[in-house]
Amino acid sequence: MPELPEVETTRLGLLPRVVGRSIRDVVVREPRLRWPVPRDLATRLRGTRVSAIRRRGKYLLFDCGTGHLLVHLGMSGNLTVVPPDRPVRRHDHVDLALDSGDIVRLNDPRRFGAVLWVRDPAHHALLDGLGVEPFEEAFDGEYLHRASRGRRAPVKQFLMDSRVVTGIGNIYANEALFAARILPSRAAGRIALGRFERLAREIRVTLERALAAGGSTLRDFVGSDGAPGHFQLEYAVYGRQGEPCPACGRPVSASRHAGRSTFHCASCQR
DNA sequence: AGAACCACCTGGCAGC
DNA sequence: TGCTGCCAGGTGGTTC
Repeated sequence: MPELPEVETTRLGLLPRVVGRSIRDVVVREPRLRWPVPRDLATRLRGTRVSAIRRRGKYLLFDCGTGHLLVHLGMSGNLTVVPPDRPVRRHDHVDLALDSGDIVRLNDPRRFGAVLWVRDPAHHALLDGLGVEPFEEAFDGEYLHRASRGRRAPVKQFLMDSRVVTGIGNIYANEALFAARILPSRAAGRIALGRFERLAREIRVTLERALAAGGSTLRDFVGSDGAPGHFQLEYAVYGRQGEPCPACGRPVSASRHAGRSTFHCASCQR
């Protein structure tokens, strides 16, 4: 589910309801997420005030007193703000009860998500190997060009490598490569600077458009207010095999790379 | 160092 | 209708 636009949509929705609030209680119904939810999470969080919610790649960091609550939504996670009387549903694994009465609730059917306590985000194994943010100044065609030299893997895999650039998953890699007219299977190390400059621009444009649409909802993503995104209606190629390419009208091709579905227009992308 | 593959989970859907 | 197999937005770990 969630790539950068979905995680950011979640973050922006949480901000007004959560920042400045104190955590009154924590309920962990199912600790078996990607890693076990720490047993002492409630002890750590109870009584602390959330001073900020930040995003690093696809991770959310709630700044709380002496440390940080780290949340990853995995493939199927949602964080929503619900009223205290909202009935608990299947896969509602973790609740943060706020002093406002609101509950921040994590629902994650596949349990690939994570809820962890992080003392020092600058020196945390999950965070310190991450590459640049797509909206940072350091992210540009020159950066991609430099980072890709010597890489023979397909450029699509290169874009999805979080040590290179964070936040781009399978959907937005496919869409940005179409927008930049680059073949997903092309070896990353064999792409010229000029094409990477266009790609860097198209990545930003694609992510911004998705963010403006509240992200993509294929099955189960909802923002913090429970509303789905609608960027899936604007896909040029993702999931559209056999349908006409929006640029040239020829059918969109489907293939697989590194176990992930890949979509491209054989006529527009080189 | 880089790349290929597996693992972790549930649920929805196509096909029989 | 039910069963089986396959697929899905991620990513750390292992192996070559």
